[in-house]
Amino acid sequence: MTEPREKKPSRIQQRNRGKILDAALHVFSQHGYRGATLDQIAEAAGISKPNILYYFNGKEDIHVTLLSQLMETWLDPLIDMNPDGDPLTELLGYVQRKLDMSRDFPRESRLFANEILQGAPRMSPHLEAALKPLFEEKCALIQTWIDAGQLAPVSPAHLIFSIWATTQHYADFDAQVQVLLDGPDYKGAEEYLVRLYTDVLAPKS
Amino acid sequence: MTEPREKKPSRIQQRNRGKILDAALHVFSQHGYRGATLDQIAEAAGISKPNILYYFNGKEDIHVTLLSQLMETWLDPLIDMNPDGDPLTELLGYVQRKLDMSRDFPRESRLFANEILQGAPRMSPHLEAALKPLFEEKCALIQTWIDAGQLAPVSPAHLIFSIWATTQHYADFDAQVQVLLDGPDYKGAEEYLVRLYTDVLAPKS
DNA sequence: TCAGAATTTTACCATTTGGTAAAGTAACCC
DNA sequence: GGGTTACTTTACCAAATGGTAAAATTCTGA
Repeated sequence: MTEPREKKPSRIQQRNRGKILDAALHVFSQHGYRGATLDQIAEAAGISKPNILYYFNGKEDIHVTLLSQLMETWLDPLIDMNPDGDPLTELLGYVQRKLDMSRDFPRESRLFANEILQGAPRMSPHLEAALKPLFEEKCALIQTWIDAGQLAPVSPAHLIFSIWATTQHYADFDAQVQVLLDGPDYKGAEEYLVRLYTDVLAPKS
Repeated sequence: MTEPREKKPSRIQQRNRGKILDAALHVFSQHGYRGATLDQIAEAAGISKPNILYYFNGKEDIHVTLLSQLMETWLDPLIDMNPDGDPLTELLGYVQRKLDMSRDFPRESRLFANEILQGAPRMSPHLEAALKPLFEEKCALIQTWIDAGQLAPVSPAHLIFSIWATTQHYADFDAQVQVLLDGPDYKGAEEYLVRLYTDVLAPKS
């Protein structure tokens, strides 16, 4: 066994693996998988390259570990959408949580965006296995709300896409937003998005 | 002068530069700047690597050329928004043109997304010089429409962001959309987005 | 305290990558 | 046709990159 993490990870293991993953998140989210180098990650983590390879089986192993961890964080806000709550409140809450994540975890958002942009080569299994069932479940839920007349009739799938797009935009396209607004404006974004989704979702007459 | 394109480009020049740029668009849009290699571009173009370096000064030169060309294409739909037209019609037309571009030029969209995602290192001058003035002009235009009571009062800047985000999503996150919808659905996207922006922009009472 | 396990460092290596020099081939113009 | 210019190929190279072997060091529990 050259694998040090078969059994219980020691204190040192946890600390160093954590440092490496944090550094890798930083580098991968900025340059994408192929653009990131182990040397960059090593320097950002303050750990030598061979030492990094003591904790992970290789570059890809680090990336995959990161993506797996990310998937959970990523799905949480959607999972939290409560079937028994008020539909409009639940959807606006989801928008709010996604926007908060863009503000608080922009690196995670960009890591994800990078992976999807490049065709999700290391993530499509996860998308199929974890995201898709949840997506379909929530689409069905939204459809029942629509059928019950509690929401205006719009395509649940495209509604979710637009929520993802509009909220993640502030993390993924931050460089552009910075240039155009001379700084971030999450307050303005929140106000606008609440308005946008309230208007389209409120049932008409 | 080792630069062959100082004067009028010959037929061969135009053809080969075109082939190289097309191949480079393909590769850069898929892997990002640092993830793309000259060998990949050479193979995709059907031109040997040294020959590519006869036409361009280096990898960065190709990338910059591509981004400059792209900027024009990219701004066109926004430029076409007519101050003298009907506000809602103009904005919905803009949404439509952007969505068409996502469908017809997904590689261009992803090239742009890659560059912004990585902090726009080679593009922020262009953003400042070309995009920002246009953005501010159109924000002002939308504001006059709002002030005239022809549109509901929403932040013009965030409105434009959301139009970008929702339309480009279908090109940039295509891999995800494919998984979740089992194929593209530009028809559904169009219908949804028209609805979304009609509802938020129509002046109330 | 001390043997064995866990961790870290040093010294490498093979491949890939952006790029160049120079010789060869094709095109053009008189 | 021949000289000049434009283009293409061949043969390289230095640096960067992912990864390894093995020695050296630090930790840990009996």
